[in-house]
Amino acid sequence: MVRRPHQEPVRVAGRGTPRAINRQILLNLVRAWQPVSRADLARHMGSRRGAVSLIVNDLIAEGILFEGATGESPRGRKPKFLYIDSRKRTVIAVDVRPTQTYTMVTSLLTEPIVGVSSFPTQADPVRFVRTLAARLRRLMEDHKELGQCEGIGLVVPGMVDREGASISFAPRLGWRQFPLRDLLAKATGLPVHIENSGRACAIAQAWGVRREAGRSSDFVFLSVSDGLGVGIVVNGEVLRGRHNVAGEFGHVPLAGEGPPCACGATGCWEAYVSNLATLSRYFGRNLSPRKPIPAEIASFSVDDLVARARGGDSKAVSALHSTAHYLGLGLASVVNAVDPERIFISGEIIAAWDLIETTLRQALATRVLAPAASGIEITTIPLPEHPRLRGAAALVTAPLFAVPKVG
Amino acid sequence: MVRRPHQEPVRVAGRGTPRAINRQILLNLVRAWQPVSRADLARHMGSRRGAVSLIVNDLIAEGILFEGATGESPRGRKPKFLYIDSRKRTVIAVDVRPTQTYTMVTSLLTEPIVGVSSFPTQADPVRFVRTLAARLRRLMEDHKELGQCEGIGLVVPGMVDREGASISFAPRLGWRQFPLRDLLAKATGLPVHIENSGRACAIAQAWGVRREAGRSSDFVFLSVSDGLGVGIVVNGEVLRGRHNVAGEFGHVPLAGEGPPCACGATGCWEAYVSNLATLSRYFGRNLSPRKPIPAEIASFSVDDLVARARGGDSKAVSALHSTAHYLGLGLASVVNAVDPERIFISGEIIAAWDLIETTLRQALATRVLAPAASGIEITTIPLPEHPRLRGAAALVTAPLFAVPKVG
DNA sequence: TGCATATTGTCCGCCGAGCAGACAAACGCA
DNA sequence: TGCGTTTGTCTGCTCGGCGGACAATATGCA
Repeated sequence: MVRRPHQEPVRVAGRGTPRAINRQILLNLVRAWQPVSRADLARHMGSRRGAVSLIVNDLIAEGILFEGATGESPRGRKPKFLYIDSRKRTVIAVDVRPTQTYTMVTSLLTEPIVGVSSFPTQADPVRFVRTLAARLRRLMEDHKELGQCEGIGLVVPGMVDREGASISFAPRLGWRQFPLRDLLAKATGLPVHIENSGRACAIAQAWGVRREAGRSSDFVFLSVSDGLGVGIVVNGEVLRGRHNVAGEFGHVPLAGEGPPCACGATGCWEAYVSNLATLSRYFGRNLSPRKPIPAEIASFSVDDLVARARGGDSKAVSALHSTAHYLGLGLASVVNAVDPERIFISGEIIAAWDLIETTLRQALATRVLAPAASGIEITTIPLPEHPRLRGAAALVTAPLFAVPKVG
Repeated sequence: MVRRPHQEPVRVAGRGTPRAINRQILLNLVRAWQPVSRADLARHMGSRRGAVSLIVNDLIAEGILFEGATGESPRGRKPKFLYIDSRKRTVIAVDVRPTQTYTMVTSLLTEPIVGVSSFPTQADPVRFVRTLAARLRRLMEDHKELGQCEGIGLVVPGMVDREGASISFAPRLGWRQFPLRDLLAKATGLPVHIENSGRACAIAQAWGVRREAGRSSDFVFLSVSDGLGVGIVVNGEVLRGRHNVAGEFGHVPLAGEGPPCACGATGCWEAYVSNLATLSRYFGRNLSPRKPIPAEIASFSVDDLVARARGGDSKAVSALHSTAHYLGLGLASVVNAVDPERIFISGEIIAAWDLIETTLRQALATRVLAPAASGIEITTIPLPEHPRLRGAAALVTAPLFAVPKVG
């Protein structure tokens, strides 16, 4: 007879489980449909108005929801509208990139409150944490009126361990095995969530879908900038894998030989489609992320390249098309692997989407297996929406809305 | 105001939800730990013996569990052991392969009851269904003593649509858009579940894990035979994707050019590692699955090849090593994509596992990104366990044990 | 043999929470 | 003003887990 059979990893349903589940479902419905009345919620949930009222009034008492103005109704009593109470509850979002680090303060719904500011990313991670913590403390001092900060979400271009405690390897930052979470949490006194940037973008996209009936639960998020971030959502959950490196297609070889990559290998997808690779093709020089970049190129951005392409510079157009071609080839592997419903793409190069979409789709079609998949829906996320910073914010907010797991 | 807001895709928790959840959890625990007492179950679930007793007694009344002999206990009252009642409840498993179709009758726990029998697979799917249905009806007639049949699980080497209603494309069978499920269901009067063979193997493996604490919830199942079946489990669920073709790595190109594949393309992974490809290398001839196979080769199997390799035939050894090499290369793509905890492999070639493991792992290590992943655990499933037929049976049984989804 | 202890399975009262329906409040419209 | 409609609340009911008591059963020891 087994007296103490391991621990109990099994999560059974208790007396309060229905309430816990419905409370989170209700929160998500308010988020998706606000402003919304209790009666509407009851209809959405296929539940009784009485049951909804009890939960709603609890949430109002806790300061999570609040009752706004009474709304309009064609006839009958007017409903009292409900909203997520995102006053006094904020989130700090941090986007660490090779040269600059960006910060933003958002509401609980990842809407910007305090705009983006930035500072140079230091190469030494310990010094970086000191600088970042000092800046965040000052940010909180300067905006005391914003109230309680729920936590810090931080995204990095690299691999994060499964516990979300430390950065295991960030090639373009040169950081290895660095316990960022606990250091930053101690320095700021706030809970910290860290994640790979591509995956965070995917989380934000999966979480942030507004009032969509058939929530897109299988998609791929591609973030093209200094590097290549890929996030994959399957069955409504991000792909993580055993070591939290699943879906890291950025360093999958696109061809046997190819340009050198920051990770040390050659021919990685990232090495073909990063901003540096695109510029490298335009300037006809073999720029490597591992070597210093000439000043005249460092001051030239993909935005400038797109401007020149629109101005008729045929070399610029061809550099963009070349990148689009490789984006399509790499995407084909992803599409074949996970068969997503749609693809989201963000990055500087998206400014030239009308120029490159056809090329990208052609390359995609040559390698995709299921013929139906070549016409897959591709949605671009414009840079002003700051997808990575929204992703960082979502790291903090998404767990607050997560429905508890059972089984 | 929205009167009828779409349908209600949201599954809220009701009064009976805790019971429904705990009932399924309990069923899974009995399956994993039987024989097991009520008190043990209560400990596993972190719940009260009273609550467990109520559920158990319900299940006994429904004939799903039964009370066996009283067990032993160091001291105190002796427990009454519980079992899944798999008497009188059977499942029919069908494995359709290019040349032969295999059938088996199993218990609710996918244990064989009536051994494997087979008949030639007809090329015309309509005639095939007629033949299969007739054989299954006779099977049920001959074994009336087995009681109620819960359903038919059928696996095919090809793509099945997301609803599980029809075969969208099975290259090696030459079937397209064939509504197999409803035809077979009407012809036999039983519920029918169909699925791709690799994915079904993965489902069986995810479902069948016995009394494992940290149930392997991220793994890859590789079935190497006439073709290549791949099934991927992520977060405890099989990867399906939008069109139910996710994880079909069999037809991902391993190299630009390569041997012809049944799917029409060239250089597919499957074309490098199928049994025919292995034999093709041994005989030094370009055998294609699209052309008739010479009689002297058709009568020669991979089992024979393995026997010759063990007998010292160096050409046989080299053919096996070559296949192992390509298996490793293709597996690297899968490992990079989904970062599994472990890999399961089945197929005729597994009989030579001691000869080929090193070669396979070396090839895997050359292309895998995370260094930790190259030492990934690989488990072989011997052919006598009939992994595909167990997969087919699991298609019927797994839903009976599935914990209801909420959210 | 008699008593303490340990373990299993059952039973009873309690309470949290969803379900059903009634009802007042609020509003438009004729 | 009266009627119909919609919203939000309230009250009783039932389901089902929680906590603890209790009988049944077995062992060990005085």
